This record gives sequence, structure tokens and C-alpha cells, in this order.
Amino acid sequence: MSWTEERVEVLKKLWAEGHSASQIAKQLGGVTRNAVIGKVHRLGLSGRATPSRPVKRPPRLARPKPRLSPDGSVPAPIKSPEETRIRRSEQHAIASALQPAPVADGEAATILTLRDSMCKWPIGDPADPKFAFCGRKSDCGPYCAEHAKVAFQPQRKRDRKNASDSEPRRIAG
DNA sequence: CCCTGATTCGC
DNA sequence: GCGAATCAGG
Repeated sequence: MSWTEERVEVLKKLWAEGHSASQIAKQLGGVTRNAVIGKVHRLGLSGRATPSRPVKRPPRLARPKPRLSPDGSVPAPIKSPEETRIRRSEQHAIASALQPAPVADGEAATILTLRDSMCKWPIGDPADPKFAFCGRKSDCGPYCAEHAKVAFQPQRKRDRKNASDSEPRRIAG
């Protein structure tokens, strides 16, 4: 699809109405939100009502795009400073690898040290400053293996009152 | 993870 | 001029 006058009109209209680029793209059809954004910029109507845009990022340098060379061969494996730079997602991965668990097994994690893949079983009173989480490794769920058992335990007969205190409670202490 | 707009640059 | 890739942020 191309940017016919009609389509540009629709674009302008929807953009002015506050629709997002992806919504506009979906309505127009045949274009991606990137195409819409690109067109919006080219039309010079980029910043509509954008009060919350004190987001001035430092100028982004040339795109370190690892694309194919014009001749189709693989570009020289030279690493530009940009490529050497650690990407955000990689930082996340590295951080995870570096500190699989900031706390030893069995130790509690605070809200600050609680990471993904850590048991989020609450320990203590949430209102208590010492409130913490289990923090052990949680493989495929929010809890470690042990807590997962009790967390996802099918609802059993509720003994009236405090018949069984041996059963773990969500909120201890 | 989902999403948003912004920017760059090969085409 | 176009828009994918990428970015920065919510």
C-alpha cells in the first residue's frame, strides 16, 4: 500500500484524534505502526498533545546495524563501539547469571533483592519493615518447589477454626 | 511481557 | 519518501 491522499487524510484525522500509531496502522491496513510513525514525522505532525515529554535522550549515534553488505557477504566481524556496548536485554541476562540469587538458599529476599526466578512467598507481615520473601529459586512458577506445593494445593476441607495449625499460612508471624 | 512514540538510515 | 530496526520509556 502507498500513502494515497485519502490514506494520509485518515492518518491525519486519527492521529489528531489521539489514536496510537499502531491503532492507526491497524485501521488503515497494509502498514505497520512504524510506517505510520514515519509518515507522521514526515508530515511534521509528530508532537501532538504531549505534555509528558521532557524525555530528551542524548543523541543516539549511528545505528550499529548488523545488516548484510551490499554484495551480500557478511560484513567484516569488526566490532564497533556500539556493538561492544552491552544491550539492555543482555544486561538483564548477565545480571541474572551473575546473581542467580543474591541471597543464599533459604535466606529471605527483600522487595529490593527479589528477582524473577525467586520464590515470592511472603515471609512475615507486609507491614513489618523486616518483611521479606522466601527468595529461593523458583523454577517455573512464582514460588519455590516447596511453597508451590502449598500455594497451589487444592482447596481442602477447611477445618473449622484452628483445627490444623501445622499447615503453613500465607502470612506467617 | 505488553505497549508507546522517536530516531536512524538502507533502500 | 518509505519503513524496519532500534531505541527509550510507561
